[in-house]
Amino acid sequence: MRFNPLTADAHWQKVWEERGTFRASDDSPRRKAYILEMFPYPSGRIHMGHVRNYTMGDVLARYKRMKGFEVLHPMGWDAFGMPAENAAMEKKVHPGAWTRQNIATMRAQLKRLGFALDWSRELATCDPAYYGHEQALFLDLYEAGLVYRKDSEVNWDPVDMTVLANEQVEGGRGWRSGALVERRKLSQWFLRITDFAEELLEGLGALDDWPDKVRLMQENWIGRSKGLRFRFRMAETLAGHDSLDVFTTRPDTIFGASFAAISPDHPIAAALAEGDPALAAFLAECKQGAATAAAIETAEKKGFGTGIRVVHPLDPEWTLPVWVANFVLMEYGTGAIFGVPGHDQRDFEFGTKYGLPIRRVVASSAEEASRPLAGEADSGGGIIVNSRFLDGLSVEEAKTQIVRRAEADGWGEGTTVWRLRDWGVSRQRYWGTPIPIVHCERCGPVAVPREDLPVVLPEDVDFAKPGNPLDRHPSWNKAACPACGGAARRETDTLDTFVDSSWYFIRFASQPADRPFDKDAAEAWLPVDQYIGGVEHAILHLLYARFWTRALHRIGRLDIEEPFQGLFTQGMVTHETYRAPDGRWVAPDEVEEREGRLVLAATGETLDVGRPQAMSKSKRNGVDPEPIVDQYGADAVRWFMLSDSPPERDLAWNEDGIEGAWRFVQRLWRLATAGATEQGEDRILRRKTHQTIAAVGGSIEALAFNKAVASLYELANAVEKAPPSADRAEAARNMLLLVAPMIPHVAEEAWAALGNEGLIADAAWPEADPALLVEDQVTVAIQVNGKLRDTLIVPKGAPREALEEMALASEKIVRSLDGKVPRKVIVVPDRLVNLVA
RNA sequence: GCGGACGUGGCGAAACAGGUAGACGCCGGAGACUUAAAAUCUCCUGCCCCUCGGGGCGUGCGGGUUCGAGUCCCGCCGUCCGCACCA
Repeated sequence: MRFNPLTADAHWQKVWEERGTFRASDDSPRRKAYILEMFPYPSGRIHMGHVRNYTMGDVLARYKRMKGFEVLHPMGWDAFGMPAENAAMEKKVHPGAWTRQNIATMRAQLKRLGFALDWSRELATCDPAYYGHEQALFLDLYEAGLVYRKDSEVNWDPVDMTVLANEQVEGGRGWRSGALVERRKLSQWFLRITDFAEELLEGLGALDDWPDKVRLMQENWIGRSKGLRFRFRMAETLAGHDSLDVFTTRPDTIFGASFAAISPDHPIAAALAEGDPALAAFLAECKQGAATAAAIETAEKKGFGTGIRVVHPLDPEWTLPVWVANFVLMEYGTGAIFGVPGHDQRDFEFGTKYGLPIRRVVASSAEEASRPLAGEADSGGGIIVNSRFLDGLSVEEAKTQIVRRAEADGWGEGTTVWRLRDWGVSRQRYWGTPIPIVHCERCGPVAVPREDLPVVLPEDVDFAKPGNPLDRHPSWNKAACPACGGAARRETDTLDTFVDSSWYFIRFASQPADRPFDKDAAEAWLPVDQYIGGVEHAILHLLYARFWTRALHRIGRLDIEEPFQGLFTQGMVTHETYRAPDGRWVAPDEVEEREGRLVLAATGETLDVGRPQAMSKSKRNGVDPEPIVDQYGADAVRWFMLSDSPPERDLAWNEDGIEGAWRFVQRLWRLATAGATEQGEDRILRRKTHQTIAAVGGSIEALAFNKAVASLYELANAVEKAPPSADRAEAARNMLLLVAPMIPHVAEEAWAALGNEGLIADAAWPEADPALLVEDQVTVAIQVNGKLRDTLIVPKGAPREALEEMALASEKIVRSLDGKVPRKVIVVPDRLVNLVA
């Protein structure tokens, strides 16, 4: 009899749901485990990446339950965002209706896969019952001074009349409208993440269960630089400025300075431009074009000599010219630098172009000291030369000396600057959490009173015109000032959707109706023990969530500093790509094999097969999981997702693989349900069983699912070969328990068929007998001069002398030695004997 | 440019602490069962040579350490990822 997933899947899913098997209890006495996968954006249908992600989390959640943990494994929807608005514009559906429809579809698809989720805690960020609490938390941070408003430059699409993220600007044009993007100043809300730069950086050190790669990426993103901040005195006072602040990480090269440069956005540049049309034109030129990576890479270094000069801090007779340079960023450091062309490649290019002196002040040897620099800057280490009192010091010593001198003389101080910027959270969008602020002409920005939360999005909005519908809504954007009662304007910007995902894991742990979460209840579950998701969130989401948690900690709302104890970033699901002769992409379901070649089924054209790449709409290489699940059942799909590829690496989807997984599910069913009541002993199989119990448990805990799968195949092969015995029946029974977290439907079905009471989901994970984990016989390799010549099967723990003796007695070894007498014998007990002749 | 990861059969991979390289799966081959097919089962399957007992080569390339290197060290080559004028 075959295992029929069509009936079994539905049956067991219903049983689990009716019994509330996977509902997490807040007041269970058992040890708690919080397993979480990154919640999905409800884009329409689940894709293979979701299936892989949620299967991994599910294995862990089910395994932990069997190990006796009270497991929280929830699911929800990251439901705000632009695609819903794009759908509204294109398909004339309301973003809310579109989103809720997608959620319904995807929820059903997830349930079809039999994930052990606590659906009673499901949430959607677009629900006022969620975002209302988010507004309250935003106001908590606002009152604590962690939220502020400032003018900032944004990418503005003049056709769609909206702000674009950097990722939405392609070649200087808006991705939807194709219009040239402008840089525009808008007043926006910011969260003070830079206040937390130090602790976010230091905190990484304790996250041992995070991938090094992600920690490093965050470290680079936060970007700490230690250096000297100092003031140049200006040779003459200008528009109220009598000094120029600069920052450098190379104060040791201070005697190599040949110019100072300021950002085009620097206030001094603006002041100078008022009386200088040529400079004003230069500044305008710099403002053009969005700050895309590609544009920056190719951008030429350009400068404008202002004619003003600053005095070198260590020599009042020495003055340097001040330039405005397009490569100096106002947002980093002080927006001004001093240029050392000899030891900084960027300054070298600038200095060469504008004929500024290039001085050597660092050399790797005494004779190099007098050699001029040519071709490129020398940014390496060495000893300081041509630098008066610094001569002969190492770079590090010189840095310390100059900082000390600057602080003693009062013209500068050692300081740290960060690459990290404050988090701008204003979005000129409808489908997001309304920012709970009212702007009053008399009182300024005023927080919406708590009793008036949530500030609910209006349903009657119009997407026929570009721009933010909240802005032009006839009534919603008008409000009475909470402070003075006068007429005021409601804030029409909404929050960045990354705010929504910065605390959803807290809300999963505790969801009272009247506040965002209960402190004690949330702390009982948090931090998340294992978080699983794509590496594409390595920086933004994971950094924002860390920040938000620390902010709540700082204001006393939550005694948790790091939200995610363990992090795992899984690889993508990929598929081969197919291209027709005319270059268009062909989807996998249009491909057929004929005479050993892949052709387009409809036309017979031979296809060009490309290497597996991430499934994407543009390359048409996606495979929809739903028909696959309908054909093979949830377990085969789950098993395939766990097999072969290590979870952190990409997994290439292919038809043969799912066929193989299907075969295993059927084979397991046969092995487990046949011959359950045999008599007799099989000590070798019993040993194998216990070794597998240990191996599979260890592999699951290490998230090495591919190794767990391999161990189970070995056991299945051993069971298949073994003659009937009580140990064989016991092996089959244990095999079911071991596969239960991975392929739970067939495990339940077989468990019930064997007459067991209760669910296998509720069964205890088997215990491996330590005595059975060690072999009593071992295979010892016999080498001659390091080359394998024979193997011996000997009792474990055989003495060295005996091994040597047996090795020398071997016929093959005698032949290999060819009469030579070993001059050295290396014996590694239980492993090998190496005869050196 | 800066930072990082990874290179093992036809393919996905394994090898825990330097000790039998290729477990396990996929593809492929041979056979059994069957009127036949599907399904299932058994065996083979790194490359080359071979007198069929075996021999040689082999973990990107070149060196080194060691009785012994996929694993450690030095130098290359290649692929992928992140950041990108960060002073």
